[in-house]
Amino acid sequence: MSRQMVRPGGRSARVQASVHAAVRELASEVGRDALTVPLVARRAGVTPSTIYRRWGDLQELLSDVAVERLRPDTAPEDHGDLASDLTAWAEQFLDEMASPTGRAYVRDALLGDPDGGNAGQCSAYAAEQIGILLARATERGESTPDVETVVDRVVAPLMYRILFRPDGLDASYAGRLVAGILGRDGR
Amino acid sequence: MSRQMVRPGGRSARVQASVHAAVRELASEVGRDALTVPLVARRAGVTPSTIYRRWGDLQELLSDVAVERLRPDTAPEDHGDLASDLTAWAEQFLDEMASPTGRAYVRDALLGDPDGGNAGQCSAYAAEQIGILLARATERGESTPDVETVVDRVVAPLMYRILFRPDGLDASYAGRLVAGILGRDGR
DNA sequence: CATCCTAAAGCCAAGCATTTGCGTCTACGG
DNA sequence: CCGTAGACGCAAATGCTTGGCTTTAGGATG
Repeated sequence: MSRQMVRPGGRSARVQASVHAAVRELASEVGRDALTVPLVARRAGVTPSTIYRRWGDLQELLSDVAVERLRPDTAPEDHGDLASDLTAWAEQFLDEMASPTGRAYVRDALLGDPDGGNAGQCSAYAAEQIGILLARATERGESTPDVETVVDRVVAPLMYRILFRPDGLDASYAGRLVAGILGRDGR
Repeated sequence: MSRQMVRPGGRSARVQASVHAAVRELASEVGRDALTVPLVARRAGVTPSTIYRRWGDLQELLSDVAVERLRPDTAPEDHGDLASDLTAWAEQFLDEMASPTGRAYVRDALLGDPDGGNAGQCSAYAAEQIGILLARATERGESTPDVETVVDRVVAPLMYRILFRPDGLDASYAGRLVAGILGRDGR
């Protein structure tokens, strides 16, 4: 799990917020690769040892920030039927994740993550969004595959190619994956 | 691409070999997390600045070593038909990659890989092995899906779950993925 | 409301890792 | 066999990381 299970108010919370903010600001000012713990600490108005103690190292801190930025801020749009919903969602997912900055976030999230909690969180975000789409479809009376199937057939191929083969990805690929799962059956 | 496109003989090659060997030895002696550049350099009989200049940092070096160890050393076994071949291959793949050390290698390969060349190499290894299985099946007269389909439907889900949801993976999951792709059609 | 208790932050210094400039050497090409 | 460019060793300077100890802020208790 993220280390951020601290007391929800008070100084700890302020420190965390200011450190996270410092990371985001500096990342856009000097570039992600130029970040260092002392640099972030200075901007956040905190001593480096505070960061080392709470996060362990720069990678774990970046991982936490990345997960935060990968959290969907809004429920997926409703397009009236499952095929359109899923296609639109997959295209947007690909769009966000395949961009250089998106890939950097995904990599950061995976990277500084000894116990796998942050990566699991990312996966849970996607599963949650898909769950919403499927629930909507069920309410409409459409027959739907289950979440795990959509993860295997849509999310996993997208993420695999984003991570391992960043070339030659476009929106039509996302569309084909969705068509493949809805075309014949739900399996 | 890997930085190892150096002059194929002579001192450069010797340095690379001895550094790679030092990483492997030390990783098994003191553990992967205890590796540092100076430590590796001493064991390799090289100065740290040589490693920094050639590889940039520890992560890129580990990435190179990881890719090397992820290269399949042998063609997949022949079980007589495509279903058995693919199932056996997928189970072995899962077994190797889902182990703690396998996951560490995959993560290292992805991690210290600015240009994506090393990750692409890993993916190419898997595709190559699958290509062999499919070519065999075609020779036997079986009808086969194409490599990209197998990557999407078998490799990607396995890798996605290894990276993002390390829990609850077992050999039967690999089997189900293969069954899903061969069951009805090749799509 | 005053007081205590504890987790978290600050501070400082020692220990390493990383970077960099410069001189030297070794492999490859003529 | 010689010239040259790339790669390595060396060492100094810089900056990151860690551990011990002290201080502070927040929550809990009476």
